[in-house]
Amino acid sequence: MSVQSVERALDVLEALAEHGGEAGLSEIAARTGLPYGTIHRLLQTLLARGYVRQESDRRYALGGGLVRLGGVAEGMVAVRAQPYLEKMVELSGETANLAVLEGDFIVYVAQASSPRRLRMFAEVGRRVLPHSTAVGKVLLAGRPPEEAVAVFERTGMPRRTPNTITEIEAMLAELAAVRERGYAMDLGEEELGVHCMAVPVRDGSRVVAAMSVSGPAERIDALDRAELAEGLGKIALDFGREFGPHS
Amino acid sequence: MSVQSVERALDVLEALAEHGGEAGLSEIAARTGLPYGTIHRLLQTLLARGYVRQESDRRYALGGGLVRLGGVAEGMVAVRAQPYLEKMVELSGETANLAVLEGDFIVYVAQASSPRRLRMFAEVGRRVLPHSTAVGKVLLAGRPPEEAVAVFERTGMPRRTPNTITEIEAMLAELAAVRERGYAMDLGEEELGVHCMAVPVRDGSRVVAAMSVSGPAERIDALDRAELAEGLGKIALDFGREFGPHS
DNA sequence: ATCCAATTTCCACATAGCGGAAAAGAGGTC
DNA sequence: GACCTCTTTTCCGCTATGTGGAAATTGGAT
Repeated sequence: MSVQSVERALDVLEALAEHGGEAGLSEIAARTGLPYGTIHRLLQTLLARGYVRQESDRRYALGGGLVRLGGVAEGMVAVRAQPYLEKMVELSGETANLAVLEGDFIVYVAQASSPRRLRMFAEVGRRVLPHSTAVGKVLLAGRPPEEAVAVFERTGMPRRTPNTITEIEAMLAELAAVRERGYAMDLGEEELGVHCMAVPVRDGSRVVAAMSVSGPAERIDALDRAELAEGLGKIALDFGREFGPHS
Repeated sequence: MSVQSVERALDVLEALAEHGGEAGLSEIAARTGLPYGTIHRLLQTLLARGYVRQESDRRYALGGGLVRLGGVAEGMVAVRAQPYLEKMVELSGETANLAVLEGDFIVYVAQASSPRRLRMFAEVGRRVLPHSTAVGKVLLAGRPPEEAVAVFERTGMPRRTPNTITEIEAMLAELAAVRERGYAMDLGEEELGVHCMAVPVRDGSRVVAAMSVSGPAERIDALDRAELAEGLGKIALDFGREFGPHS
């Protein structure tokens, strides 16, 4: 039914990714539970094809080949997301975005625009830090806290507006709250006057992307938050099902 | 030495990517030369893990899993590139960038800034169309012409400045010239007054990324073009060797 | 309704991949 | 600088695993 060695190669790549893109053979072994010989053989194969790199200290890291495949795949995903984003626009009247975590940045991958006169400017391709956006909070809430901390330590949490959360402690509490209630808000934390609600896109239980609607503070605040969250959550859930291990 | 089924799974993914991210079983068979049964089994495995998606018309497409891996890998690559970009800055005195092709867009992945007062603004994460940039020309010159044409047909070739090349014919000639001489120029085609030289980063013979230096027209034009191209080419070559099937 | 091309399933066979264990190599320590 | 330890790499006989030709099925056209 399924090819064992391919599955294991994927396990290895995922283990590497979860380790921050770089790990030694034994760290991979610990994570995957596979025998050393097997992992080594798989890594040699991936190495020869440029999907993995070996550092001078013999550790392994994800390689350039994945960047190409990832790029093409991203285009695919953006196209698929369009109808769902449009549903969100219909539901909320505001501009909807799809974003993913790329390294330590949030990247906006696709967008559907609000029909209103005053609306968000197109930001597909824009790359922002996670701490000041709703999509960023959703994406990091979906990862183990220590990983989120690592991201914030690397990026810092620069103050973008008076509302920006700049303390790690406060942010961890915020992420816990997001996990709890299933959506995140950005109340002018990236840009004053711009509010935003984001919900997770899941592949199975893992959070792989985030979708959001954003617009002028007054309009967003006027919406029933719980109702909107439920509506958006449902759309994101459907979109998520298009991916993952689908029936 | 190398795991056959993993290699073949990679062949399948690459075939899919080269087909624009979407293809039927038989198209993949034609490209890879593998028997139908084998391809189907590999695809099922990738499908179950979310690295490939199946459309309603039973065609296969690259899936969301690759976006995540690609994102992490991109971070890795950016870090690795830094010293090489700095060498380029040292050589030219101008800001250096690393860019890759992502779908139909050029994405700037990493940058080292010129020490000069007048210099290019940071553009990591920026996404631009290929036809009006030196990096874009280098990346598309590295692909078969029909693929380049497909990209231009999808994106159009909007005029950014009076210097922008907007005709397919002219662009194909330009790409041929780039292939010939090994570097590309942008003479104010994206932004008036900004000139730029780009060279390919190769993994083996395949062009996987592009590196460039850019700055004010007068300063760039004052440099010895052949000499600069040789210097940049050498640095990009070294960087390329850090990837690919390395010794 | 019928055909044709494409995809999916099946199964006996052979071999490609497995994994335990031994060898080689890198660092660290005294 | 030699010794020890931890990690990575290589080796090899066994068999579970993946192979691929060919038959069955699907579904889109005519």
